[in-house]
Amino acid sequence: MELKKRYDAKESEKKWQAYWEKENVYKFDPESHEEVYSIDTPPPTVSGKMHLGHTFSYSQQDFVARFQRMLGKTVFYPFGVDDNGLPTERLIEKMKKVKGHKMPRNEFVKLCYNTVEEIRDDFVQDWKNIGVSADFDVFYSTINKHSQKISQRSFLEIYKEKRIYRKRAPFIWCPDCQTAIAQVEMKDSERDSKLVYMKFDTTLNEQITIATTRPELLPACVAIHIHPDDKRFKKFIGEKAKIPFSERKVKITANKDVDMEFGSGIVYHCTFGDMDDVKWIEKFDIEPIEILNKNGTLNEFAGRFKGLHVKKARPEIIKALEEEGRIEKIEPIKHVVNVHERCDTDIEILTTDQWFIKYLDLKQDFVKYGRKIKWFPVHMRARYENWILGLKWDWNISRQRYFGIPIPIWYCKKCSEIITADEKQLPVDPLVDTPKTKCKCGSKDFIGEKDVMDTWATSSLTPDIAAELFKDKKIYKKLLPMDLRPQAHDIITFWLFNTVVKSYFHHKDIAWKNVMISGWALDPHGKKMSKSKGNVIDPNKMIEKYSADALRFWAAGSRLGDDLPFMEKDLVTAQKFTTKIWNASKFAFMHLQDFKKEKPKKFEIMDAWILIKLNKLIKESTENFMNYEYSHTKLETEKFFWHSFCDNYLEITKDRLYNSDKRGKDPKLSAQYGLYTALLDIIKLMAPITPYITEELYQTYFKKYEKIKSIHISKWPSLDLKENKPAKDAEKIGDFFVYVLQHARRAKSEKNMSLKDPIKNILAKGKIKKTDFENIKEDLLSVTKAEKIVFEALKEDSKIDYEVVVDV
RNA sequence: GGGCCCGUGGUCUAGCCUGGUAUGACACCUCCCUUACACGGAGUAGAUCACCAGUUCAAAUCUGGUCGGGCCCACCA
Repeated sequence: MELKKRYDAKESEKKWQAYWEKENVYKFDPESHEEVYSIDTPPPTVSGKMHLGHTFSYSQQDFVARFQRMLGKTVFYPFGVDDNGLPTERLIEKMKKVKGHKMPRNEFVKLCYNTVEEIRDDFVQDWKNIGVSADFDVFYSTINKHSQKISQRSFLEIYKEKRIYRKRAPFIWCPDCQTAIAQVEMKDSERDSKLVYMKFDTTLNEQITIATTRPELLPACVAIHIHPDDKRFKKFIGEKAKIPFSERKVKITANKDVDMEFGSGIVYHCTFGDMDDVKWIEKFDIEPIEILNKNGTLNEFAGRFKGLHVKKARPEIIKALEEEGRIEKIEPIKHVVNVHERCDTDIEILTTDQWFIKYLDLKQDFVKYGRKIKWFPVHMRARYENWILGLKWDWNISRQRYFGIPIPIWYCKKCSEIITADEKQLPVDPLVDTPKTKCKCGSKDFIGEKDVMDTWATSSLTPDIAAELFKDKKIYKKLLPMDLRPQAHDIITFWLFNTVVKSYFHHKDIAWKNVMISGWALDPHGKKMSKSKGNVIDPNKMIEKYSADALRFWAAGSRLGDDLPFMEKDLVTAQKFTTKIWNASKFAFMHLQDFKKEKPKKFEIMDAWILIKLNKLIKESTENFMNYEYSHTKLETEKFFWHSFCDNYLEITKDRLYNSDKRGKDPKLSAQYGLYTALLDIIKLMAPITPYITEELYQTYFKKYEKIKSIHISKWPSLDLKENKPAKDAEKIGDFFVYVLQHARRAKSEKNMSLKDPIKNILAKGKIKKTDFENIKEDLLSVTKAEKIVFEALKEDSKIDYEVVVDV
């Protein structure tokens, strides 16, 4: 029952983590009759180790989960890992030093499966270490059979609604990963480049100059565009231009999309340099030239440049143009290009067969759904809507990769008919399995679809994947729509939006009632953390050096949605907090050894005072937590604990606790009651933030009275002050007390005296009754060490509330 | 170019919705080893709340604008 001199976080955190697991403290009970609070936990991408951004946002969501649990709700808090698709392939390739496309497909896929299994436990352990209170037995992986089945079923359902189509079309392509990617998977990257001014011959016997950053696409030039209002070049419209190094001539057309200010003011239209080129193909009904191979090399349309990678072809073509005297000038420029966010490779546009979900016509519905969800913080919804309104392409869900969930489709060898898998045979691998029926044409020969689905096509189903771990429909219904989707703001456009889309198709309902969006952990200068900048902080090292509680305490320091710079000194502050609460508890437990949780007949004023302040804190904290404002709870509880409770209240009660022979049993009991209640409630308020030390303190002393096996399933504090009957005006009287105490301390400090030194006299004036003063006089004398206190009551209409003169 | 967020003592931050000159931490300075804690305590100093204008008796707080920083999206062929 006694606490050790110092708190040992390392030992304690290990101990309670094991205890929670053994005692099933966070186990989801599907049979419970309590209200359910279901959480759509983000499955972290399996990528080796947890990073500080994870620590930050998972801590924040865990605050909420723990709070809801303490409200008495049955919390559904599953845990999954996202180990599906391209990011996993990249990880395995790096770990095992292999290349997916250089191995037999099934061997690579097997290697991925095995490796993912192998590293999973270690990976998940990081989340356990920071105290995430998920039920780790309610577990899924986005590549396991369960997820495959649901993901393929989703594909088939949407296919049946005629919202999935296959089309050969120009689309965003990553030549390094050799797969199509989605609009959302691109990011910007600034590159040094050259703006090359090339001279073309025309049918007007006059040359025109075209500026481009992509001269290597010259052989795929299909038209020249000039703004119809451009006086300089208007005369060329309707004429033709000759493509250098070939006999081909292309039309010069009028196009209002042309920016007359840029470059030479004339655009050469290649297939395909960017998405405008795709648009113009349709607009002007032009036949494209597909010049690129899937690996980014030029094909036979490039003539003498055939076989060169675009990067190599660029200088070669410039050189050749120079030799023909066709270069007017070359300007070095910086410009922004789209790259694949997974590998930083410049994207290309290639014409390939792809599967799409048709949803552009549903934009308004998605906006509507977004408005049915409660957003915390509310401004994050604007990002969601902004993204939807900017969408230009249907959702490309096929990837030309290996380790992913197969598209459950076959093609008839004879008549090319598309055969879908039967729901009963899911999950299915069309490269191994065959359809259950024969084709309409009678053929039994099929070719399985090689493409796999985009990872987001599966991770957008996490509410279903998690809920369907329970086969019972009744339970399933209790869980959906979920109460909460917690996540960081960077994937609003990916994961959040895609989940809304899937929920729209499958449930015609929102996926969750609330979303909470976390910010990012930044470096001390407010910059993003990234490996290339070398400013990455390893959370495990910080846990080792401080504690998981300290990291969580830090994570509770920013408002939901705000980014937070990481400064190690904040962990020092956090550690100070744990030390302080440890020491305060040491004091409290010492004086509570003979306490029987009895209420005193009458509360001393200062005990009533702390309870009233505590009650205000609890009310405020509960309200804030309801609105996901955990940072307020943390801030206010910390202040209350440190200043009201430790600096003042503990000092004030000492005389009654230590000297009960002199002061009497009841005044001591009153102090004990205040001490017990305030400390227990403080650790309960902090339990969601710092689960380990609060559990240690609870288990050491409070458990034997409270009878609940863990603080984390104990009831969130609520104080009934009426029942406790504090004296009228106790708050006002107590505030006066503290004011006098402050003055006494100040006077001593100014005279360089020790706080234990006695002082001669205090003259205290205040707007309280003489009889009330008599009730606090003894406490006040003992805590100030004053020999005498003279009190004068101030009139109610007096301009000042208090006045104190200290005579040392 | 479009959308959103932010701008408070040296640093980080509370307060802003629901107007009455400001919270706490770190750092600094002075003092105090007092029976929970020196991994502590007491105290001093330090902010015209980015700028301008408006509303108001009164603005960090509301309205409009300016400047600066950040994020997301679009985009230069």
